[in-house]
Amino acid sequence: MARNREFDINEALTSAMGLFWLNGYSNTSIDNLLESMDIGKGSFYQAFDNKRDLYLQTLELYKNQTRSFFEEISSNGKGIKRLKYYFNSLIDEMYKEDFVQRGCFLCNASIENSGKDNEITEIVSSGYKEVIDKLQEIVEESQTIGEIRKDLKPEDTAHWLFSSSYGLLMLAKSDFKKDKIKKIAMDTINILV
Amino acid sequence: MARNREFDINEALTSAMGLFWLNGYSNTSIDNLLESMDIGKGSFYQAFDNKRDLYLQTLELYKNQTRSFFEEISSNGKGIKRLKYYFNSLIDEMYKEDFVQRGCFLCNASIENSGKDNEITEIVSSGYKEVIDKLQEIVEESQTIGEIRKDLKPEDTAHWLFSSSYGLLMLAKSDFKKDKIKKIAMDTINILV
DNA sequence: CTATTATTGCACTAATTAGTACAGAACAAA
DNA sequence: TTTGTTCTGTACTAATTAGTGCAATAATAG
Repeated sequence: MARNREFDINEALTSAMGLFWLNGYSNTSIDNLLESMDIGKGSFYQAFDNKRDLYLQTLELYKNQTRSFFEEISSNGKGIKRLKYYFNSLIDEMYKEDFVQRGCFLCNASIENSGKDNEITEIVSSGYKEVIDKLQEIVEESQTIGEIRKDLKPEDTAHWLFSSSYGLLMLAKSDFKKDKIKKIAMDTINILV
Repeated sequence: MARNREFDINEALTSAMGLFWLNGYSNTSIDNLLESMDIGKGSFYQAFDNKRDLYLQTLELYKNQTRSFFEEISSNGKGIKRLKYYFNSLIDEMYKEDFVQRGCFLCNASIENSGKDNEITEIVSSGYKEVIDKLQEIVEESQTIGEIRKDLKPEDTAHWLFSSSYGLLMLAKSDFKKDKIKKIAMDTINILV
C-alpha cells in the first residue's frame, strides 16, 4: 500500500550507539547522528520520537548485546574458565578499535546522567544487576565444581568481581597497556581460588 | 593604583568544580557557572581565558584536594588501618551530599573526554598514577609490618586496589546502598590479609 | 580629593542546538 | 497507470551556546 523505509533500523541504531558510546549524549548532535546513520532529518524523526528516545533505544541495544555476550560465555567452558573468558573478552573489547577506549556504555551513561533522569538511572541499574546476577551464577557454579573457595559468599563475590571488572575498564581508559590490565584481571580471579 | 578583584578566586574555582563534577563539561554552561560562582561575565573572562581553561584549573584543584586527602590518611594509623580509612572515606564522600553520587571527578572527565583532548587525558592519567603510587606505599608499609601477605607484588596489588575502589564508585552511582558498598570494600581489603 | 586603572555588568554576535513544516519523490497495491 | 500512503530532503524556527565590546563603576595611590 505504501512506500517502505529505505534504511535498516538496526544498522542505524547500531551506528547511533557507536556515537553515543564514544562521545556521550550531549556531545553527539542530531547532525552527527544523521551523518553516521546516513539518513535525513525527515527519516530520523519519522523513525524516532526525539534524540532522547533514540538514546534510550541504543542503551537497550547495548543491554541486549551484553545478554548475547553472556550466552556466548555460557558456551565457553565452565567455572573459572568462564570467568577468565569474561574478563579477557571485556578487555579485548576495550582495546579493539583503533586504540579508542570507550569503556562501558552503561557506565558512561550513568556518569553523564548523574541521577538527573530516572529512566536512564533505572536502565543502568537494571543492566548492572543483570551482569551481577550472571556473575553470581558463575561463582556458584565454580564453587560447586570446587574451583572457588567455598567460604566466599556468592552474592558478595559477584559484586566484588563486578566492581573489579568495571574498575579495570576505568584503568583501560587511561593509558595503561592491555597486558598490564589483563594481568591485574587474572590476579583478581586467582585470589578467589 | 587600581581596583581589586571583588570575588575570591578559590571560592569561585571550588564552586565551578562542583558544577563540572556533577554535570560534566558539556552540560555546564557559562551561565550556569556564572550563577554558581556569583560573578558576571566580564569578571569571568577577566579571570579565566575561557571555559576549557577554567575546567583544567578545576581538575588541578581536584588533584590537589586528593593530595591533601592522602596526607590526612597518612596521619591516621598505619598499614591496613590506613587502607580501610581510604576506602571508607572515599565511600563516605560519595554518599555525603543529598544522595547525589558524583563519582570521581577525574573518571568523569576521562569518560567525557574519551581521548579527544590530550591535555585532559594527561591530567587524568597522572592523577591516577599519583593515587596508585600512594596505594603502593601503603601496601609496602603493610607488608613490612606483616599486615598484608608478602607474596603479593606491591605494584600489582596497588593497581588492583585502585581498580577495585573505582569500581566501587561506579556501583555507588547506581542505586546500591552505602552499607553494601562498604561491605564489598572491606571484603576487598581482607582478601589481602 | 583627584587621577588612574582594573573590575564589573549588560548588550551584543555568530554559531550551533533540537525539533518542525512541508513539498515532492518513491513505492506498493489495485 | 492510478491511487494512496509513507518516506525523504530542505528550509525553517526558536532557544541556547561560548565569547566579545564597551560604558559605567569603584577602589587605590598620591
